[in-house]
Amino acid sequence: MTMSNTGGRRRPPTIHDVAREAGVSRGTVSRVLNGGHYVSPAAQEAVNAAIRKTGYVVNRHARSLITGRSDSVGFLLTEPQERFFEDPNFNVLLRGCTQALAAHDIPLLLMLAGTEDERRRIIRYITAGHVDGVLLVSSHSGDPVAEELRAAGVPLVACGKPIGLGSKVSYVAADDRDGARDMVRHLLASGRRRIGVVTGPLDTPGGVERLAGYKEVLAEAGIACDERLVVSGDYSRASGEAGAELLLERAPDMDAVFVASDLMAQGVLVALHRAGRRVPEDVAVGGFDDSPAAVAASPELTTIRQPWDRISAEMVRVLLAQIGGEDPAAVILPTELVKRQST
Amino acid sequence: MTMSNTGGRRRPPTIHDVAREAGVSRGTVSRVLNGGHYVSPAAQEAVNAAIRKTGYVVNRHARSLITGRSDSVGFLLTEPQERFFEDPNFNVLLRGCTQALAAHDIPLLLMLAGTEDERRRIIRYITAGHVDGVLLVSSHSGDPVAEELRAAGVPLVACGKPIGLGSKVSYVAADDRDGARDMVRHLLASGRRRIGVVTGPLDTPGGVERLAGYKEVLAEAGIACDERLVVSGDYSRASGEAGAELLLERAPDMDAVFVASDLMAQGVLVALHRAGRRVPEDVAVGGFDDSPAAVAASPELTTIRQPWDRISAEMVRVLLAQIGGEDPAAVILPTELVKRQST
DNA sequence: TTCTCTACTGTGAACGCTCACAGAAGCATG
DNA sequence: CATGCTTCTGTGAGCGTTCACAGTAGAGAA
Repeated sequence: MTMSNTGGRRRPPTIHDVAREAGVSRGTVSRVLNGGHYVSPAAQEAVNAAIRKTGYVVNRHARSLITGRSDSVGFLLTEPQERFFEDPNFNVLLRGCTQALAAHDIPLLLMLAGTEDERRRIIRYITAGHVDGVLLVSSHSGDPVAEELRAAGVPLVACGKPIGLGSKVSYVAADDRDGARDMVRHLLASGRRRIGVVTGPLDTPGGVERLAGYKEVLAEAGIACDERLVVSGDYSRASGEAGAELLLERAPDMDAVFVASDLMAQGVLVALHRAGRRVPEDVAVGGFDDSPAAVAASPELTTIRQPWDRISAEMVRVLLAQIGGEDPAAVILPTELVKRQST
Repeated sequence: MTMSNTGGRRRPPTIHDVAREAGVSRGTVSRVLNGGHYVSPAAQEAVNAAIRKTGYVVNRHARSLITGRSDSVGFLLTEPQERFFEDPNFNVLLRGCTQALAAHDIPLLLMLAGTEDERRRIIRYITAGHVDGVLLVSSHSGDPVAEELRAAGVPLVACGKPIGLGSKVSYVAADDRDGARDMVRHLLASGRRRIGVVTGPLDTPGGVERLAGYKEVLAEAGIACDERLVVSGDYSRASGEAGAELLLERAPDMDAVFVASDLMAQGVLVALHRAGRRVPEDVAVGGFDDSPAAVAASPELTTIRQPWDRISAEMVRVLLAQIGGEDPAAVILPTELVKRQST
């Protein structure tokens, strides 16, 4: 392990230096660097030894200049970032993507498009080819960014189904509808019949799908959907609290609530407590996400776990496939019911 | 605004295309791109028009190849990432840095060095010159990464003072000691005399400094430091709970606790509640961080706000200055006491 | 005039890499 | 023996930019 670059910033070794050291040509070194096809075992080994000896690291700029690839991908966050950065799921997602990419030696560029200006700048940056593909995270759909990038032919994978783009753009999502079904079935199984719901924003796939699952199971069970039992929130704790108050007012006989996020469920617990209802004795509460909020709540929340680790891994897999030339794909991953104290 | 690149992935325009369009040479276009010195107003304008017309965006790889700069910086996270990603402060930091860099049109590369392997790979990546500088976030000090990067001559700014590296490496930190002083003075001012402390890990600057501030103020007030009133935690909620139990056992007459993080303070509240102590009547509790946990707690926590938005902005400023050739610098930013219900 | 200085412009040569191509072996097939 | 095929290797060209240098033109001074 002789790092010949001892002290004093010297010019880093190039492919020439390695070639000379190994007694071969640039071409052979390049071939070793790119998979080692059509290289004799002897040359292969000589080159590897020379790389170790010189401490050579490929200059990605030079490589990118000729290949046209950048060997990096963007992680793009659109719309109000506060929400994302407070969302524990988002953190798992970001970490998971970074690690999955690191396994392929691909750096992740974090991009925040909060304002319209930033949005334009970033679109420009991306379409100029500075990244090979984009992992897109935007809660609200109808996001113009997805469409712009798709139109520009940039490989793209969204987290959650982007409403309105059909199958033109890849996405990876948890099976929100099925998760909602599981939860509502679970509530029915424990004998509840007056089940309320606090939905997420209805312009998000999660909001729509989870409500759909709720309605399906009620229909399946032959229970008419009572619109007084349906209120909408915005995933915030406060909106959960307000939602529960509204539900209690409109349907005091409610014996369970399915809440579309754990954070909102925390708010629901507060409102129920204030109204003197015991959880789960009087009213059962089911959350969604299995976030830290679920175990921080008292009683601890029964909730639906979304497979965020798998989601990030799949997003990266699908994106790399697409960069490699494959067609867009949609991946739906199963959720899991986590039973705790609130039901 | 005629984007001539309508439909079908065509070769993006180069500096040549712009030059031809503007009727000038490559050199002139390049000069316009890099500040516009020694360019006639007429040429300046012709080039700008040509850039707009062609939709030209500079190829950063080609530029980097010759300048040796990469015009990007790394945001490096070492050690267990779970902690960081759950830490709301960290999120603010990451967001702030990304935005501050975006203002300079510099992308941020997120790098996670969890395992030893990752650490080596990332060091290699960085020292190969793939980023111009590094924003380092590592809680525990004695982190070998900082020293390695410093030795390799990589511009570096740490978040929080890296113990053991003296003034060799730049850092930006909140004035932990002064924040602790403020809090303890505040507790004294409300008449408390038996003030306990739950410190952070004592191999972190935050842990050490906040304890030092506590001791200073007690000494200043002529109160002997009672070692039974000092326990250490690891910034987790559980360790706060355990810490408070230990304090109550060793010093039942304690009338206040200064806790080195809000999360630990939440644990302290739980333990005090269980022991039947009222907050703040029997025991006052002061936290640190002003994280969301502070307002989520009941009673809401009096705490010390760290200026995370300024910290990120300063980290970026110092790093860019250092990349520009300036010497390392240390920046200490003031904290602020936020009074709520727990004191 | 002649010279110098400043403001501006164009050109060749890199930067470090990959790609296409040409060629040299080695071996089997006609 | 020629011909083909496969495996391996070296070489020139070029990716899109900046940089250093060599100019050119015009203004002012000697």
